[in-house]
Amino acid sequence: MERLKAVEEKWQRRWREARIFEADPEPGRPKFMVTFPFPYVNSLPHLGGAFTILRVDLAARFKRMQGYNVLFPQGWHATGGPIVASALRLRQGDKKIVRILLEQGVPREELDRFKDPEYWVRYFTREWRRDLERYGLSIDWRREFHTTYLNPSFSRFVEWQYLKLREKGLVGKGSHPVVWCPREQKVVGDHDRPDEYAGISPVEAYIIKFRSRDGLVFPALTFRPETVFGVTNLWVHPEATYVIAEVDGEEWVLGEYGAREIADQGHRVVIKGRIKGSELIGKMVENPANRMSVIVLPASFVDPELGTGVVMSVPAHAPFDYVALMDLKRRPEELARYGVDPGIVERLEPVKLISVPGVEGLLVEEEVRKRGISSQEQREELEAATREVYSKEFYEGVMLEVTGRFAGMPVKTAKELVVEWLAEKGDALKIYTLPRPVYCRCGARTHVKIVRDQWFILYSRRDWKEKARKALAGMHLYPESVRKDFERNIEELRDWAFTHKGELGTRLPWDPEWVIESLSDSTIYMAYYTIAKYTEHSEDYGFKPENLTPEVFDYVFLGEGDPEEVSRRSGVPREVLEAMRREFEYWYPLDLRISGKDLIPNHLTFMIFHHVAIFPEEKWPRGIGVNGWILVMGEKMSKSKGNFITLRQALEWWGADATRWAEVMAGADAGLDDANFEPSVADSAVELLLGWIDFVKSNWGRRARDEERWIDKWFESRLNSTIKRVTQLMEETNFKSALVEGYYKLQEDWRWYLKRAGGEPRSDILKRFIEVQTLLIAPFAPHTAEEAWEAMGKEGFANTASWPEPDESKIDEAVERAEQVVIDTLEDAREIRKFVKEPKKLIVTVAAEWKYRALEAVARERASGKPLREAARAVFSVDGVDKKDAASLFQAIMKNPEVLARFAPRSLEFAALKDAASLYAKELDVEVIVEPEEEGVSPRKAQALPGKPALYYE
RNA sequence: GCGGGGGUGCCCGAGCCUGGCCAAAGGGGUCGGGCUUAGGACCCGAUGGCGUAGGCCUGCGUGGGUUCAAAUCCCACCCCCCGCACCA
Repeated sequence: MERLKAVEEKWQRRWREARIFEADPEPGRPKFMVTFPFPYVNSLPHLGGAFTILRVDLAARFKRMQGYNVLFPQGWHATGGPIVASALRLRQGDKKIVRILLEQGVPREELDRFKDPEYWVRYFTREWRRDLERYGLSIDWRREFHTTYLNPSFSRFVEWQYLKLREKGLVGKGSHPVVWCPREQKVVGDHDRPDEYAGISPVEAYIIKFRSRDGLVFPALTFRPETVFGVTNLWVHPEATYVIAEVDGEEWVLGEYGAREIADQGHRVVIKGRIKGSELIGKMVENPANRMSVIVLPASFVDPELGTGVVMSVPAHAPFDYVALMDLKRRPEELARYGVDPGIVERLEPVKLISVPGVEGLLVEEEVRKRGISSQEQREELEAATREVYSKEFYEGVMLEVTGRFAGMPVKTAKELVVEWLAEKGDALKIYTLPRPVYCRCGARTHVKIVRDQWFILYSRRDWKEKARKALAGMHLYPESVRKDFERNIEELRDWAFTHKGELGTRLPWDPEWVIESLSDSTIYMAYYTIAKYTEHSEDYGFKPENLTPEVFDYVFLGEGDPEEVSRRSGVPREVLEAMRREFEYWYPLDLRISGKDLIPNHLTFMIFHHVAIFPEEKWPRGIGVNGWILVMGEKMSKSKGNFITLRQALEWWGADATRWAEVMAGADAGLDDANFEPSVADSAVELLLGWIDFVKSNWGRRARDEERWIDKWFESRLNSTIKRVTQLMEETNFKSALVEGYYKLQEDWRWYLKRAGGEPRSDILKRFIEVQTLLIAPFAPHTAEEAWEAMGKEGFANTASWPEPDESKIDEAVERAEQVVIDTLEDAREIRKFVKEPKKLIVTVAAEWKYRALEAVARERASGKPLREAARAVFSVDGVDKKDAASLFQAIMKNPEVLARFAPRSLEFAALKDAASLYAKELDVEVIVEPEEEGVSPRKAQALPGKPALYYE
């Protein structure tokens, strides 16, 4: 292990010294630009990110060996909330953050500095770079940068992009619901909440106003306005305190929470007083849908801190209501306590207003019975029943007579119309609320607020989508099967709220109280890599970040304006302007972006949109590759499961090459499947890599055998066809398959070759094998490959050597098939041997010449698409064969149709088997005779088929 | 709910698009053998069941179907994972 690490350090140093990964424009030389989405730098890299970026490196190294001028740059993302949130939590003394930082290897005395978000950015960009370098990535580090106002040059670039979008009319203003913390006065994203509240977002709901005779409004919150026709009563919590508030000029009674929420959604709310729930019980209110008078009753399931705290009761269609009503009926004494005549409740019966095919009575009743629910305290069961009833009735239900004008409509349609109708009369309104309580990290209860004046990117514009589709159509996708996902994403992408407050990022140039949100500042930054060499080191080039005016970018990226003029006005030297323009022109478009599958619906789709908005068609991205996530030992990485591995740990345990190797073997093909990293694979990779270096050292230049043997042809064919297959797989970014073919299968072939050649390879083949094998693994285990390359006494680096070219003239499918017959026949011979006691001799009979002719005829028929039975009839029309022989061959083909794909020309099979006779003798410990059927002595010779010689032990 | 990915032998994992070379590659594990003072590493063999001649039976989530032939194609169902936005 230490030996491997020393090798890695040595070659990383030499690469650095030789600057082989620093790429500059070379007019006339084909280029290849490949990128990895910059990671968010709030923690150290782990195996997950390492996995995807490794695929980028593999593509880069492969293309470099193919002779391309390859640019692989890397930047860092700091935009957004998590870093700010963590720094804040640290300031508040949050133990968890302290623990996380210590786990990441932050020295205790340095902890205080992380109270400043800026320090997080500086610290983790440095640590990421350190890890990635040790990982052996072929990055041009001169183009490194990070985002946010902490990097004014990049901020200038982002501003330019948004000014452009605004010029083109692609941004606009609107309102948007967010989860809001009233104490901290800010939006509460997932990272601002304790974990158990992650992922809960605002949902649409409706308030239906039930009015009492004295004009008090009871705002019942519901997700199913269409059931208003079946309301038997309202529910309030008897113990809760409600507020009386003036809402948009009416007097409402509702929970305090609901009052806050409504106030934040554009309604004027003035709290006038408070009232206990119990005091509301017994009041009569009017159902706005049918003018019926209904009573307010107590229910313990009502949460006054959810929605409005007032619930309309539809026992026929809502399990909670049904069960609460039953509860009440059983306890008349409870009602008496509130001065309600139990007789009234006794008379309340569910009103059925929706019918579902296949359900006679009440679906609710069925569900409640099925789940054995008897009390409203069984929340969990009731919630499950509710989900079931809601979805069944929503998708299959039809409105009944009692719903008047809505009768006969599917529930799906009626829902909208009922709301519309009630809203017009002023009896209903739409609001947003949270389906479950959500607390902010600060401990405050959050609610939904509608943010006004929010800025949107107008992705819904048809003309924009059209261009995005066009760009997609011109792109290579790896794998191609994700194309339909992208098409759908482009189609369904809605306008995107792209600004925030109080987070890291770049300010919106024309409305600086807003900061551009993280996904939105990361859309075309790949273009920035092409010039980052200059802009990130502006002092070396005689300008300052503030010189990067929109005009400068217009010139560099769009070729607009006269360089002399732009230089004079901006203060950026003319030669620098022109150099940046040349870089961009040379490197762009982006050839390949490789990412995890999670970025398909957002970042990658945004990238397409923004490129087509800003750049001319010839600069639109050319390719996207995606891969799944990495699992460790079959499970998602997580600290609690104990299978969380940081890149740093992996490098410590296995070094770079073995870690890379194991990650590739985990499943680094293109696609959406997740890969499974097994530490044991990394363990054995260490040995395997050292083994290859040793093999090269002891075999390079070794003089073995010079004369030609049959098996040499086979191995040369295999070697060259392997190169061909691996090259194809590398092109498709199917790296695991490439490694399996290019290493494991090739090694297997080599072992067979040695066995067949009696341990003596032909000298020139040995040499070529060592070269090819080293080059084929060079992208995967670059350090190991260099070490081997050096051991061969080669000049330069393996990693800049030419990718091996297959010698087509040496690829001979027939030879490969013939040798396969040798391999399969040995298997068969072993199998049969088990059943023969003390055999002395094995007779291998190669089928008669006419059988080959017959099979060729059948194979031709099959190739033209005939079904097997018909094709096999071709045996009857072969010259000079009698009917009986033909018939038995026909039978044999029908029984073993696989021989059709297996047989080789007879002379080759014969030669191969003859050559293998000595091996067979050794392996089976018998004397071996290979004979042609025509002159055969074997009693079983008639069984011989092309591709399947007859075997007989005696 | 909508959309996507998946369910293969003790474990991991190829194959599935383009049906037969599939009892199903390759690892790992286990068992046996070689090497070795021993262990490790390495090499060879075995690893669904039955079978004294290459065969038969069972088998790739479940149940059907198409076909001379299905892990592969079609239909239905069950289960797991992921995305559905303001979040990197």
